[in-house]
Amino acid sequence: MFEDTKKEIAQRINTICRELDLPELKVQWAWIPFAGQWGIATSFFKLASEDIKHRGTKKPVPQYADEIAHLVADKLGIPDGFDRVETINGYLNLYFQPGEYTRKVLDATLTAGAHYGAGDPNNLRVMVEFSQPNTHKAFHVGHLRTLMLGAAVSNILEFAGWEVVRANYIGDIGLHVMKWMWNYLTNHNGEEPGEDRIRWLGDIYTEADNLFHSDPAIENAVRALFGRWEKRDSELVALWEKTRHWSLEGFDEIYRMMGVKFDHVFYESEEEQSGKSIVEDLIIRGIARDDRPTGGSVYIPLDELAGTKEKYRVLVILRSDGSSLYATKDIPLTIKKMEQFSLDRAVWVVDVRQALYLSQIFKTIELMGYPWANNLYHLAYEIVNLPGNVTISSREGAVVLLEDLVREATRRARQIVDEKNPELVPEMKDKVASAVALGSIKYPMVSRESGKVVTFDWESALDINDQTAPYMQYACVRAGSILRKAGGLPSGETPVPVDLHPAEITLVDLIARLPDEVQKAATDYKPMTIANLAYDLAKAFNDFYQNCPVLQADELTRNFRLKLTAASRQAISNCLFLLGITTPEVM
RNA sequence: GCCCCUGUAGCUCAAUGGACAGAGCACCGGACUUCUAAUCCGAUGGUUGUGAGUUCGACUCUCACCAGGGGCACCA
Repeated sequence: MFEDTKKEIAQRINTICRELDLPELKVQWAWIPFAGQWGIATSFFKLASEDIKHRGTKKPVPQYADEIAHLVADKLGIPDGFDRVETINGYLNLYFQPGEYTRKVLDATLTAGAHYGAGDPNNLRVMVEFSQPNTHKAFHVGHLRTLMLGAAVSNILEFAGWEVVRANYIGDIGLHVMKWMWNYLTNHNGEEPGEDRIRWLGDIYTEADNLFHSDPAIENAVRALFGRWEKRDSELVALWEKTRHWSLEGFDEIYRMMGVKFDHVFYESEEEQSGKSIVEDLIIRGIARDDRPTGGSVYIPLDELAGTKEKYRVLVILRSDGSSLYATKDIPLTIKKMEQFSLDRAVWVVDVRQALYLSQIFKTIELMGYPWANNLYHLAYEIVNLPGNVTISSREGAVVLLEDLVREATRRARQIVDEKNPELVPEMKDKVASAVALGSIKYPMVSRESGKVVTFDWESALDINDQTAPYMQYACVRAGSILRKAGGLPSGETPVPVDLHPAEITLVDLIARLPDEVQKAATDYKPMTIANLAYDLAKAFNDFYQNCPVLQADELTRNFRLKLTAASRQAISNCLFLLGITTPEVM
């Protein structure tokens, strides 16, 4: 908000600098950090420091910066829409006219509604690839972070103005699938999944993996099965199709439960063929080395080609027996994504342990000469551990299934709803419990720096107090309750009272920040920015709720506060929406 | 050995290179005859891992070191 104003004043400041024979200043606007004040600020330290160097004078920078600030302020006067201008410690602070500023912020919010904070379309298309589960395995809390982070980043980019393609890449083939199918044929033949299909599939996998490592004969049997697969043994392919389908149905249920949708789904099994032909191409072009004649693999000596040392290492793109690897498929898939979808950018929301691997893929793309190689970005996140730094592993079976977590969280949330709001009808109670449970599960995934490990424990996952999604949902519910009782918003112009409560001032300030924060979150791929704002808004609203009666206030105050209440709820729920969290009507 | 990430209050975490480093939990003390107390208010709590450097200014950037985690040719 106020981009035009900022730009205009920045230009005027530059004109003034030129008149004063000072260097050009690249004006960086910041919000005035003092509580209870609205305005924009910039400092003159950089300018002062440059000019001192340029003139060779000896003067303390802070003092000179302050002098310049004064000179500029004198010439600038008080621009339209501002109340006063002050200079202090090298800063130039411009304070908005409270009434006009408040009206502008509230009108912008209420007019745009669910769209408030959104940026203009930038005519650029980005694909966000996330989730990437393997079929025939459990879907556990470790998979939650990429899911919620990817969903949130997608929402934010879209809101910021990008055209977003949400993509999933499902690992429906590979050694893990062969292990599973071997175990099924050997120990579970003919069995069908019951209600709990993901658990059932996961259990068979864990068992298969244990057997695989316990006996070389079993390992050989699994490899033999892989051989049959490579020859497209029709019986095996039929089993694969059937069991794969079970997994995919289970995933669909989970995505529906979590409220996540994809625009496009890639399957690993569909990328094998193009992968093998690109390997041949890379060999011919001298990028890949073919050691198969001497019993080796096909690989790309990345460090050698890039002129680096122990940085990109070596990327194997085809096994010595000619079978494909993850990289075999990822290279053509990347090209397909960028070209078929006409992408301007592609983002991989993938666990940090694959950082080297993805940098190898990106480097390979660059070496292949694709001009868009710089537009590939790995959004790396740290994993979700169990207490005591225990890594969640579907091989070892030390997992907490996502379904179990959601079920338990919903059960507990339902208990609290019963206690807090016993008169609600049961369906409504279920609805509230679901929104609260999902919110409290999702929020920790998007509210911290992606580079930090999340430790999962039941207690904190199901804790719904304070800095959590329910806190913010509750603020929305309280706001909704006031608006319901008021029977709607006042129509037409609403004058802004002269004396505003500090809580009101803070609220308006925070609401006004949403558009900027959306852009920042999109640029940095950081949903945390929005999570922080949502929390600050909810906190400010609860403060307002406590201190500023709405319904009982005199008419002028009441009308203004009703609008402020509506705008607050809108801003919070827009933030929550971006994070993939829904807002219930009651709690 | 090489590379990456993390290190901020007792714990979990914030802080576009800028004005006094902020929240929550925990602990202590308060507030429901009021628009929903899933809330609010108050108090306590810091040599931002260590040492240098860059800068007018460093939690933020650079380098070294310490501690923890991760990665490094036929897994995904």
